[in-house]
Amino acid sequence: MSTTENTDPVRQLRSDARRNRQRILDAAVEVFSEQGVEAQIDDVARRADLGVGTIYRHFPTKEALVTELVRRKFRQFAANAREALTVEGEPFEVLADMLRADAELCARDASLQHALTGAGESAWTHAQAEIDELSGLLGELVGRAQQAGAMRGDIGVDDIPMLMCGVSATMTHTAPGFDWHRHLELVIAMLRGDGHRA
Amino acid sequence: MSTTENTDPVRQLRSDARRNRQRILDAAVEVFSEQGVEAQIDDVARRADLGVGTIYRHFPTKEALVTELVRRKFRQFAANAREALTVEGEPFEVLADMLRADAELCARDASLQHALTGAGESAWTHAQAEIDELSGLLGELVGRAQQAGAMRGDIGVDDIPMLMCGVSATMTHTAPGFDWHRHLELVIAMLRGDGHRA
Amino acid sequence: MSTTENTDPVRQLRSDARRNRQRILDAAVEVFSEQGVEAQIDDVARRADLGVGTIYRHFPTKEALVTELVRRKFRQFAANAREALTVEGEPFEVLADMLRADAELCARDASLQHALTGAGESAWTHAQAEIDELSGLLGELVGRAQQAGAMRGDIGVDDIPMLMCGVSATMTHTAPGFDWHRHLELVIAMLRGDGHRA
Amino acid sequence: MSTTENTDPVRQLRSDARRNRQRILDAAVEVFSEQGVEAQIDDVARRADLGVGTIYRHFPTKEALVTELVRRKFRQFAANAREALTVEGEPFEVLADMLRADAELCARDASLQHALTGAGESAWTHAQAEIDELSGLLGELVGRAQQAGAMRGDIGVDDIPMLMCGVSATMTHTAPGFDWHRHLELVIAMLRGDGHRA
DNA sequence: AATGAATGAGGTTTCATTCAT
DNA sequence: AATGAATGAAACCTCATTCAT
Repeated sequence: MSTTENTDPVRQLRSDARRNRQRILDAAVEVFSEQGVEAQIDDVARRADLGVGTIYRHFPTKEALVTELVRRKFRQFAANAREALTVEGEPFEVLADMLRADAELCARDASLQHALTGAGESAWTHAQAEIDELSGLLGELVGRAQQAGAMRGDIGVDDIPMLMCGVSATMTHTAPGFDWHRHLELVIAMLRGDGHRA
Repeated sequence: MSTTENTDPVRQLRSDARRNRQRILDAAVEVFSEQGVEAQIDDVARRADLGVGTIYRHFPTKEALVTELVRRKFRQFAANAREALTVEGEPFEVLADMLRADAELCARDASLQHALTGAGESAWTHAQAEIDELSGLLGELVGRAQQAGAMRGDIGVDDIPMLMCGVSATMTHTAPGFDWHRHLELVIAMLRGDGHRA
Repeated sequence: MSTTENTDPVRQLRSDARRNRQRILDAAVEVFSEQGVEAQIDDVARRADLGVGTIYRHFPTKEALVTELVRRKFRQFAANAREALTVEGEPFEVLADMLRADAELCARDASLQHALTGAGESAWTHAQAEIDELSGLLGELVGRAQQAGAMRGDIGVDDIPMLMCGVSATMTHTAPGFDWHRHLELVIAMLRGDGHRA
Repeated sequence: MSTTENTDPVRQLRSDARRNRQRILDAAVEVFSEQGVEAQIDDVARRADLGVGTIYRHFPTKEALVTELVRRKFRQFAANAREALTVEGEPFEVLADMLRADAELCARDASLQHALTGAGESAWTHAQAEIDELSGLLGELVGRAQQAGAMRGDIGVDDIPMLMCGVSATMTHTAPGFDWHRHLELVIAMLRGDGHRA
């Protein structure tokens, strides 16, 4: 049909269907943020100003909808990472700034984050492709920082998501004294390995 | 009647009731660990080999049961802290060992941890008394370590639960490369402030 | 055993048991008045400051307890009637005053009346003996009034409970304009047959 | 869209929904008549050959369903009254015939009447609009009868429901000698004021 | 393609009654 | 005889999903 072969199923949707898909996703973000994943599909439909049936046409299952939200989040992380790769500057600071951006992204709707955390395991396993994509980009960024000698050499790529997962846990628990900015800076300092003795 | 007046309401229960209360709690731990907090009260009852009604006699609400579980966890942390206070040794290592013990405790039933994390906010706010108790003990331990010059001076008491909350988030997410032992040791090293530049 | 053969089972109870029985009945009146017959046996027990088991020792069933309350009410009506039979005076006025006394009795705890009305049919059928007793006394009073020519001759004994049942229905419905005093006086005037044309 | 704008929410339902609403109401009448208001919603659903969920879609609460039944009854009374207003004839007899029709209506399912009587107070307070409507019509009928000199002048509009409430109480109590036809005729005679002395 | 009414398994909680202490 | 803990069959209501319109 077109010169650029269209394999992305979303692109193939009729324009109104594509618009509806977007409305559903946006509504889902709002509703799950406000009420957690326990929110009903009917509420999402009402917010999107669509019938439930329409939601089920786009997402066969409530879980599929939640999964898509998780995927979107990882795609945003990946976008952040891709952008960081284009930034000129001291490699570790570029990485650190990206982590700050990621954290902001989570914090912007910490309640969605909280909601997604509470989603079934499977929502996460189905986002594997997006996670792998992110991993690759992260590897590149970490590599650059370590080669520049600005970052602890014993930190692996997987450590980053693990530590960030911890930071994000801080956001979703409203306990006195919890401050994710502080948590994040402690983590960044640790990554930098301030005076870390090999 | 006795010299030590018994004000603890649990102690005042008839012996059979006290035993059943324990069975309910134990069964709840098992069932929630296996199925998450979404598990049904009926399942807890079946596991405890008791009627549902008995559960509702002891805990007026499903949430009340979950809350009690949260409380118990904090009481265990407090017990760990109290024990640490009696240990002779280098203060920071004492603290670090206690954190390791706490983490082990969480890991032993990470799935319960996961379940409790997903519990309604209120389960946590109702455990305030237990949390405060823990805070006090933690303050003492941190103070000793810092006075001994073995720990970063800019770490506050509240940072400990915040960071441990992150470690525990690592346990409940089964992502590739996630390893809570590693996360914990990174945190401990950071607390020690290995060569931290003031 | 004793000179006066004791056939009444209540009389044969040990004095403390008899006191408990009374406390249960009193508590039941209070609780059912406040909450309707839907009130729980546990509430009655709590009010009586007794265990549920004790209630079940005296009344095999919740319904049996309610039935006893109905019986008591009829016994009180019978007492009113018996007293009326001893009063000197214009026979119809004596009857009318008794009806006023009966109505007062119901009104004093209209809410109990309401509660009992909502009780299962059987509570009433089991009070047959008391109802019959009342009927006999009522017959005598009506007879006297009619022989004195002061009351409509075509009114039968059964009409009295039927009409009073209507008056009492007025008490238990709190509708605007409902006034049982008025209802009762309309009924009494009708019974007198003010200028009723044969 | 049409000249007569349709504001009645029931009319706006899809045709199948409207039919189901009717089936629910009909089934509820049957089931509550047979078993009292204690009957389960599941039974109503089974009788209507619908899922429970459908009932809850139409009536958010069991009480809401019962309330609607009460409302319907008052609307039927109002319909009777409206019809009576069109009848040519001696005004008091027109009123009396309407009362007879009302009573028949109650008697046709006295058990429903009984059931509704036992419903929570709120079912009645929520029918206020319907009650007011009825009151207005009743006022007109009573006015006509009194102006014609065929009815006691000291009877107020509110007396009618009060007395009829009494008649209906007769229906729902199956006591020997209770006969609502007789109760009603006694009431009608009283209203006519057969030779009542001012 | 869109709608939203219908479905019904399943969840939490209540409460009359029994029974071990 | 008294107690109150335990029981478990319901009762009410929810909500992911299907399907007729």
